[in-house]
Amino acid sequence: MASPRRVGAETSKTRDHLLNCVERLMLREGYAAVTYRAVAAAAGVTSGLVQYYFPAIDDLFLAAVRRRSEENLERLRAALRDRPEQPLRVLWEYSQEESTATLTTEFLALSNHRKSIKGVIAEFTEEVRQLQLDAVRTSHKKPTGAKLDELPADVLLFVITGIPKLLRLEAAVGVSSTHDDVLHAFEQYLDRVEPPTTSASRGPKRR
Amino acid sequence: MASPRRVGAETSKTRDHLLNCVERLMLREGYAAVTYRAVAAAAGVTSGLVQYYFPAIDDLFLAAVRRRSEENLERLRAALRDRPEQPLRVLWEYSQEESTATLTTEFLALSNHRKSIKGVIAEFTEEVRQLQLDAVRTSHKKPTGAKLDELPADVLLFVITGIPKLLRLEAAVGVSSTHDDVLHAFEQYLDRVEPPTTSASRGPKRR
DNA sequence: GTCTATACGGCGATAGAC
DNA sequence: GTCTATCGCCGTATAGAC
Repeated sequence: MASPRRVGAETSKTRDHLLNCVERLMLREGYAAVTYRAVAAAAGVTSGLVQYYFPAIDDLFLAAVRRRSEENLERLRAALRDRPEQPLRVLWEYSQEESTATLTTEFLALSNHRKSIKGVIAEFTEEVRQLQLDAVRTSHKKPTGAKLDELPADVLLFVITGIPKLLRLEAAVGVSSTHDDVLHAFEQYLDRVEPPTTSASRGPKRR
Repeated sequence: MASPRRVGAETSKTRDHLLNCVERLMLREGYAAVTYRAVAAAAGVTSGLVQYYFPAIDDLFLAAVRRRSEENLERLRAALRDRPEQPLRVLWEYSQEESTATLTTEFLALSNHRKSIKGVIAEFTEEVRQLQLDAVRTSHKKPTGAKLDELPADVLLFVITGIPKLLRLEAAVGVSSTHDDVLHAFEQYLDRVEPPTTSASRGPKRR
């Protein structure tokens, strides 16, 4: 019953190197540019070797999605741990980050009609959502009278993480009108609800 | 200087038929399934004929995007004209519609790394935005004390049209947690700001 | 366990026959 | 206006060398 096809070990150093090349290719030229031959050329190996580690092209994408998703999840966990008093600000910034966004968008597009990838994306999206929900709910007890404040915690979460994603999506196709106003409005809200603590105990990350 | 390549007339009935088949294919199987051979098979012609009307595959996608975008724009104009007293509700519903959403998402994914399509999408997105901005600005004079009401008109617009798009995007990958709450919250807001006029002069569209 | 070589059919694209 | 032939690249499969 078992297929005789042999597959490279997941611990292989070569395998990891290949995945790095895949990410670089996707960022620079999009997922459509990720072919066995292109990855092989970028990594300096033969295309047969790429197939040895990833028998089907979907296996390659799947491995890339999983690796990146796990890293994102861990980064989110760390950020929430580091700044427990500013969960909204953490989520706002997390949803704006490059690695969270560009690759995620690319993966999303990819998953549009590739069922295997769809499932993994959904799984991690739900996990992130639950983690974020917990963070928002524990901090959502103290209304400050600000505009968005009366929204239920899960709705506020959806908005505060969704808007940055939309901004990025539009920016990716070259649309930018009203973006400045949107950014400014939400940052004002964050300033009111979670003051940046400019002088006090801990300094906020400067850019 | 001119290319000697011959291309079918834009008024051709065959051409229009081909575009219909392209849309059906995209909706059912995604843009990746749109190949010369697949379109030809669906339309009952040879693949060479498809290439006669659309020399490059991007020409095919471009024509499909343009046709659909123009139709969407016209539908939005009509809806704003028909219900000038409920612009937010019109935009909310417009952003939820199937034809506005599924195909748009597909086109967006497509445009991710196909420059020619990117430009057209951006152009139409901006045009829609301006149209919507005008509609919201004229109606945004009467604050009702509702949560989102103090937001600047363009920010409110971004949120009210963006949230439905995000919901669809997530739904497409199988994520649905908190969606009900989000929908409910925004519909409550709309009810407050633009009452459905259940009894009065004109009946709201029932579903 | 790693990796190479080779073959197959489907793809976008082009040139040109009918 | 319609269609064929052909090209090079793609994903995939397999057999086998180190």
